[in-house]
Amino acid sequence: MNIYDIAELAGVSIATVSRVVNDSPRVSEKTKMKVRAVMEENNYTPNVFARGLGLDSMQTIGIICPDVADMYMANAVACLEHRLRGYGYDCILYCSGYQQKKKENAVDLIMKKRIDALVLVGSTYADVGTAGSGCEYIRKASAKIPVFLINGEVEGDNIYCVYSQDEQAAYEAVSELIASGRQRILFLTDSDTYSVMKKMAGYERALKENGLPVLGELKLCLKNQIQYVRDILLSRRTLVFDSVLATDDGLAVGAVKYAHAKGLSIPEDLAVIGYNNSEYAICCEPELTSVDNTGEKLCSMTIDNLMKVVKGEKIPAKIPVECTLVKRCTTDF
Amino acid sequence: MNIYDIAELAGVSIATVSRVVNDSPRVSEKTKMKVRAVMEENNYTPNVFARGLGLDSMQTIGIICPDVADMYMANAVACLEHRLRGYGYDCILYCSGYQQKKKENAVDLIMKKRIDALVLVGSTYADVGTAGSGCEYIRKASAKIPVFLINGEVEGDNIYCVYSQDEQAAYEAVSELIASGRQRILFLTDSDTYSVMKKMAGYERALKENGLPVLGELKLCLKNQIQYVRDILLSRRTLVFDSVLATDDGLAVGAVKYAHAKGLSIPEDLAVIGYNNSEYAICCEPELTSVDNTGEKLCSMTIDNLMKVVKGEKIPAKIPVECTLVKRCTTDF
DNA sequence: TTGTAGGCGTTATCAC
DNA sequence: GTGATAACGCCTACAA
Repeated sequence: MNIYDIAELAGVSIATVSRVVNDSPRVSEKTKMKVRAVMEENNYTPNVFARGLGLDSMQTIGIICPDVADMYMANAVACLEHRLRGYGYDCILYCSGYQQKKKENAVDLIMKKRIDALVLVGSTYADVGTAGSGCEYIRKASAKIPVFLINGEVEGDNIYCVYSQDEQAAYEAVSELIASGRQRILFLTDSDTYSVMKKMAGYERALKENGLPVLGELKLCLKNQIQYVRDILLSRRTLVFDSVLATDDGLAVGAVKYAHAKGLSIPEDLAVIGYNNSEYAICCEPELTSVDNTGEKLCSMTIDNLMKVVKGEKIPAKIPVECTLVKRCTTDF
Repeated sequence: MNIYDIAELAGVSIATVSRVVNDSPRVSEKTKMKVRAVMEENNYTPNVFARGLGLDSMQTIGIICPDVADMYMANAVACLEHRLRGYGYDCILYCSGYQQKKKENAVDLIMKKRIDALVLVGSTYADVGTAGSGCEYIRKASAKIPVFLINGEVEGDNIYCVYSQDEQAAYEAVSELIASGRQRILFLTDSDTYSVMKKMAGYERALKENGLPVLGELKLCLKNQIQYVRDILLSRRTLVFDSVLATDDGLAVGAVKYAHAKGLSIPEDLAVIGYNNSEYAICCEPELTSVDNTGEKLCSMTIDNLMKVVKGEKIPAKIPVECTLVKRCTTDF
């Protein structure tokens, strides 16, 4: 059932049917009704491929993230998808993994689908951080369509970034730890992405401003797996620390488990701060104090901006968003 | 840059270019090389809309789930997406929510994109369970393209279901509880979907076979939110139970938190079994015994079958998959 | 092995 | 207000 069939059944031309489909004002109410009736009857749906061919758009946005199974990304994708629907857009999802080659491949492949814009979720898509991160593939994509980074930062025309102020958030978290008497604060992470660099910078700034030394032994980069973190901490018998700032809630839970295993009480003997304010934080016993990087806000802002750009409006290329520290039971301030 | 441009630059006809693009054997190696060189030089990419129009396919699969922010679905979507990529397919994601109207709308909208097949994730897409669940919208979709349900079950032509054997899994879990001396087993759930019905049936069968009564007071349906579950259980002061079978790990964690709050020791005073073997299970303290419903297996089987159907092969309409009980620290068997 | 021409189902630009 | 008709870019018989 195509536009010709409808036209014939309704006794009009395909041009008129097309106008009705697109709700053009240049059609009389009478014929509009008539055509609509025929369309209903035959439950006609315009062919999106043909329409795409003509308009060079299928109202589709590409979303790439390293891994949707990750809770943070899953939340982000859920939020993005929901908001895009609100604007009548569909989304194509691509999980790229974290390797440079795979990320490039992902962008390459998704671009072939002639999406209207591209959203990249996560700080793995950033100019700095991980060693040797070329972001040319992102700039290349931005030559064709607008690219939006969530929690990433890449310089370039037609590239727009919304990111949380991780430096400041880490600074404030560590400052509170110090103010409550902590001296040896373990910085626990699982990668060296852009956002981790920012968190570390905030951590160091707080130490320095309070006259505390920045010690290499108090920075640990581990695989993000609860038992693994616990076991590694248990095995580092000479490592002394009275508190932890983790760059992810999963790592923080590992630290909490370590405390349990070692018989330390929380927060008295060990204070722990996580990051992302995920469901881990509430699942954890005791419940985890965690930095909320307002993922939903980042996502909804991004989509709102995306729609503006698609409509030709101008928006700022970089928008930092504040984090908030959600205090629960693993800290005593 | 379209097929005509390439043809002209390479000094051949568009038909030849098309053949090269599709790697047809009916082209000489020489011209193949020549055309490929020109394509590379101009980094030509065939227009997927035009191709879609001709072939009536854009190699795209639709995935609908109620909510990707849910860990179980996020894992499923990650797995589906990954496997689809392996076959060269893209996927469009739609989060439908749990309401009937929204689910119908989701299927309607995604069908307009002329996807090659539809995958529905979650037992909310099932014929039975939730009251008044009409599944006509699913059968309607299956008239046009094959539909694949993961953990759902709907009768109909061109509908294929892969689901975990929840009745059996619940039966076995409860049997083990009983064998280890538990008498009052709380069935904790958050909905009345098809999979919950199956789990409850297994729970009841185990009770009956062991001569224990099926008590309404020992079936609780609560909002799936850890603190909420804990608080409700704390408030039910007259409710006596020595163990819990939860239909989701989140609920189980709530039960564990309840035990902590009440000073009960786990598993001595209270044994707890969760469901899905999610990250909650490992995050929980003590770590949660949980039924693993092998989500990844369901997903990869589904996609493998999907590809077979797309290629015209026959596959069974219903495939049950066994669950396994992962024993950890909240049970003493 | 290669080229020609028609079709896929729209949208848009003209006339009327 | 409505109707022809030419794009849009590709695939694929059918011819050569």
